[in-house]
Amino acid sequence: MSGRVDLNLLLTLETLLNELNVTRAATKLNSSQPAVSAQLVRLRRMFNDPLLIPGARGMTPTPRALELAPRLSELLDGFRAIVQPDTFDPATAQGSILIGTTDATQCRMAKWFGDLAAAAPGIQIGFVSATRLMVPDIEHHMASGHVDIIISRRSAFPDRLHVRPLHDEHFVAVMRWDHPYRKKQLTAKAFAAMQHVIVSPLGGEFDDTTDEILAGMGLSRSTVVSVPSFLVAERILRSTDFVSVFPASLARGMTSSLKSYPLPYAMPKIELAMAWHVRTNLSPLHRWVREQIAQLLSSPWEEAGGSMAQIAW
DNA sequence: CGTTAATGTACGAGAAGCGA
DNA sequence: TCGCTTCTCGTACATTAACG
Repeated sequence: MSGRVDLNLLLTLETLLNELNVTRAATKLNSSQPAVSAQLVRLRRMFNDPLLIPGARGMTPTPRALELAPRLSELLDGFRAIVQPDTFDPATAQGSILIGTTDATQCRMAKWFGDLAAAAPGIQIGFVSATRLMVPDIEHHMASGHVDIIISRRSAFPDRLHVRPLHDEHFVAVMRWDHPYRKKQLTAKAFAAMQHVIVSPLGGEFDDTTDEILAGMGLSRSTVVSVPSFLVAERILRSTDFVSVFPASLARGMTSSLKSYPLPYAMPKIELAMAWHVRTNLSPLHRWVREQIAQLLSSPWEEAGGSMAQIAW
């Protein structure tokens, strides 16, 4: 590589790595496709690597290109922050943020959107299906812009992502309000004897931590249905004598239809956290949205209405 | 270092051929 | 008639050449 670096070439490389297509990259860069192709030739000379291998439909990044991508984004974001100093104003900001999380967390964020629309009318929030995050390479999905923020258990995040802890999530047993089980405390034996709804955000799982713990106690349970959504589980619970395990913070918002019991076994808490990629780390828009989310979700008991004493147990 | 035009490569859809 | 294979053609996209 020569001593002089053309920053415009790096911008082209960043766009090429995002688009994996010279024609689309050229459109985004307001340039012509042959011009971008020529820039790619110069980039290949600069890095002494093919960077992007042409295929029948678009380009495939080399390992060197994949290694460069996050570092390049961070570097260029730094330059953008210098060129466009801290002028972020939510009232005039434009942009969209894609968030991957469970519907339980989506529900907990629901009350935020009214405030968001008033304070930042140009910002759109989209939720990404959990199935899109199943692929092992979460980092790649974040690098390519398929998702900007993931809210999940902290242990799920690769080391290279930026992570901000939110709160510790506890779990409760939930059943319909007029469920025939009326004792004050739920015993492990009674819990295991009931029919269960499992919420498996990725879908299709019939065993989870609860089954492992019950097995350790010499108990087993009967799971009738596994659904990917807490809202669907709640609808099922309302019309059956089934029981399920919900995040306590979600169950608190469903007290009109469901009653909650402390779990009759020691369920480990989940450390809920928010993760993002270096690509968006320095973006003022993303930083502002992340701060809003952190404020919203940093406490497990932020729902209006008061204290734990009001919970139905 | 940009543009336009020409060229090369690969894929997909549809037609044609062929055997069971 | 059906299913499979092969061929042709259109399309999409990257690269190269020529020129300013």
